[in-house]
Amino acid sequence: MVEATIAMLDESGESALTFRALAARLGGGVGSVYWYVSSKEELLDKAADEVLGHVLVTTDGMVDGPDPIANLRAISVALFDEMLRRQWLGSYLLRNNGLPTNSLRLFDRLGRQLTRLDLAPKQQLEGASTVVSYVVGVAVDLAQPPPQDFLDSGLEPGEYLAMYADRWRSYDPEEFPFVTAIADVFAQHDDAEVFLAGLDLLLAGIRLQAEG
Amino acid sequence: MVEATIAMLDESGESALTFRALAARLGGGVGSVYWYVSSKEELLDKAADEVLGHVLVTTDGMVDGPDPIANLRAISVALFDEMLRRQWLGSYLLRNNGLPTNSLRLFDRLGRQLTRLDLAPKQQLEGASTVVSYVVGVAVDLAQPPPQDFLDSGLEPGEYLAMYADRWRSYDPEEFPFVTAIADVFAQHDDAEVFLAGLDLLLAGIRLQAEG
DNA sequence: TCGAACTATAGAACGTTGTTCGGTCTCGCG
DNA sequence: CGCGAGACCGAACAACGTTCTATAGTTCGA
Repeated sequence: MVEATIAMLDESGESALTFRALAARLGGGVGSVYWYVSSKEELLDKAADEVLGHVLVTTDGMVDGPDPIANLRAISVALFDEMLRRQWLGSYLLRNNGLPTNSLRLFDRLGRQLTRLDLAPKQQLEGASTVVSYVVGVAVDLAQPPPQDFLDSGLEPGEYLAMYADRWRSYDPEEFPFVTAIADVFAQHDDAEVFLAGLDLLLAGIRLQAEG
Repeated sequence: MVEATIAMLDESGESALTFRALAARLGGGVGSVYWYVSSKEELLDKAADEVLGHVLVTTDGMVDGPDPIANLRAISVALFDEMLRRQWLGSYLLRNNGLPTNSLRLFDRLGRQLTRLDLAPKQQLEGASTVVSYVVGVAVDLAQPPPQDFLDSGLEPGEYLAMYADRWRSYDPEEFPFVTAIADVFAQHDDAEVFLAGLDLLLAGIRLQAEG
């Protein structure tokens, strides 16, 4: 059942996961689903935990590299990639609590790298929290459904981005000096690349703190 | 009407804003609301734009300080504070598009500070995007409704945090070395403080990039 | 072998939500 | 006075999560 849940979420997004649709897919009735889970929240719990288990497996070999920050980066990227693949994960992780599930296991794995640096415990907590917040925040942002006018336009993503950049460029430079100035690089930007750049900024800050 | 919408959102959260409740508050019928807005999305658009207008006003004097990064920090904090005050703002900003609204104005104001540093345009875009993602990401995270067992427990926030930390401490140190190790500082952490620490890490990375 | 207890399932029904639709009221102007 | 457009209203609709009741299959001790 968790399997079918994940499949539906992957295929059609979070909004497509209804108890009725899930029951239909499983060839059963709505009530039957409630025999196994007590609410939709619990269903998402199980689905998310399952998926985070995959991340734990793929990041298993990333913890012993010589540079803790490089490891931290690799694990973060793996989590980020999984969240892009499963666009529904982010919104779940946001409302996540912190029970001894795979989510906490992953947090521990990230934070453990920071213990290998010359950082006070408080700085370790702040660093780990910040990295997670950033990764999840960006992933949730990118997981937003594409705007309606993109779907209507029928354009390729690249074309749409160019059109979007044109709009930015057309604004009043007095009112939007920054937006108009970076419209060109915006037209060619890649979301994943921007994420990596930001992550590296953050990690540079942490490294600086550890070395200072 | 936008006024009433914001008031309801502030008072009782996003879930309490229903067309029926809004109509009742305004002393009208459900259908009347649809005369002024065409969907709930548009209602949130207007409410968010209004609130972001306030942020623009309060950050108006933060753009001319000598240190661009300090300005960037001040503006970010102002946005963050407003998002904590209006817990519904974050989830909206996530699905935000980027029309020439106050949201884009604020983005421009943040990015403009980066143009004063020795950064390539691409780096400016990445820096501004990253800061915004981080601020919004953390704010959305903190705006999550408190877990059910906290409400049930009837504990003070501080007591609940301590209980939570105890739970972390009680986990197996072999399996959760990081979580168990930082349980103590976790018990005394302050979310807003952690946010500021992370923001400073990020800004340190940007400053390093500008000076390198 | 029987029947009660329990597991598992199914789908009707409830309450709430955003949204639509047809109707009603109220002006201001010819 | 008449009447058309603007403003407004609430019943009705579809979809959702959830609860409820009914029912088939299974287990198990007397």
